[in-house]
Amino acid sequence: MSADRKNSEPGNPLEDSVAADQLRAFIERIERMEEEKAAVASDIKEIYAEAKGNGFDAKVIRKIVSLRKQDANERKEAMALLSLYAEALGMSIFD
Amino acid sequence: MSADRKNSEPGNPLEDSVAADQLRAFIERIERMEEEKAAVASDIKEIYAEAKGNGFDAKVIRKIVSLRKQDANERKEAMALLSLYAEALGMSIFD
Amino acid sequence: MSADRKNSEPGNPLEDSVAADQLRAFIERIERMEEEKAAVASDIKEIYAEAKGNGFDAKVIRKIVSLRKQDANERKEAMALLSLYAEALGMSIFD
Amino acid sequence: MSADRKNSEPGNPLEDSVAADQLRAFIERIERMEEEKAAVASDIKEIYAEAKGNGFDAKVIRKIVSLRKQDANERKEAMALLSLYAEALGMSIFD
DNA sequence: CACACGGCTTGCTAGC
DNA sequence: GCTAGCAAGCCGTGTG
Repeated sequence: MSADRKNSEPGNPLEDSVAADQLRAFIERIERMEEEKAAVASDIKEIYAEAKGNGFDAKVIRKIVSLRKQDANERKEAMALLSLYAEALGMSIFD
Repeated sequence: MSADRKNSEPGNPLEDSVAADQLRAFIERIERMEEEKAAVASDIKEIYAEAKGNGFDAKVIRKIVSLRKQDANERKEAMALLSLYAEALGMSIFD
Repeated sequence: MSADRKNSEPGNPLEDSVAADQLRAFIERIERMEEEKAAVASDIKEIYAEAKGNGFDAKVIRKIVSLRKQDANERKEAMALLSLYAEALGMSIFD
Repeated sequence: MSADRKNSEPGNPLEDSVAADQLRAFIERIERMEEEKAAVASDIKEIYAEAKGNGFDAKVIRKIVSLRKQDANERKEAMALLSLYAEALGMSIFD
């Protein structure tokens, strides 16, 4: 088979129509998925809007979601490390 | 009905458990959608990887997709406007 | 006076060379400032690199800087609000 | 000298006050530079505002600046490569 | 005046 | 290890 297409002819990766068709196919698949992604993103926005319409603060919800997303262990490690540095500074990252 | 929850008691939007349940529901819905979104994003990455495995340059495909994403009309308008400015400058945005 | 240039001739904001010169001047000023900004950004990167070379973890320093940047009061407020929500959920943002 | 501080005592990069002072110094230097950066960014915004006040469209100026920012050579290379792909597709990235 | 939108900035991840 | 691309959060703006 054509092996590494890029090396068959320097600077001419698309010498045959097969490659062109293939490329087109890739692009179309990608574009379809990106539409899906955009749709989902839009759904998420709607949920935030709905929450807001029910008296919740979108910013806070966002924060909660983001906190929950972080792996608990990682977060603890990070915190521990930060504390070390902070203590060392006699600092008061937190006041 | 409870109208604007935020105004019923300043700084206490969660005085009843109903609100808590509602909030929890919102968060769960969001988290579900975000999982979906991540899944789709991951699929897209796979397609790029596959394309690369077929000898295509992911960066270029990315560029093509992005160019195609811009609505043609919008792009033309923008171009027309830009040209006006550029000409006026005797400029050479493009050299 | 020239009032709102945009309305004097629809779609032709650059009918005279004065405007062109003005535009060019704006662009050059912006570009000069952006160079400065890039230079400063680069300096910052260097400092992080230097810190790293002295055994510090750039990520942690970044975090500290960012924490310190937030106004202390604001941070406390945010925390208080978050706690409210979290408690209301009987949640466990932190486990 | 202390070589790689991180390895001298696992998880304790700040065992001595020297390190703490050093860290503090790094942080202060960074914070000073970030102030500068913010100042410059603010200046840039002002210029855009001024341009707008003179009848120019900030969005367009932004676009021009951004176009000019791309190194001409890079842009040409990218274009050449893109054209290759585009032609191969009988495509019209640009219609 | 609130809300939605877009741009900017930042932090993260993956690829070279 | 570094840079570039990606995603998230923040903020200012335009609009109803």
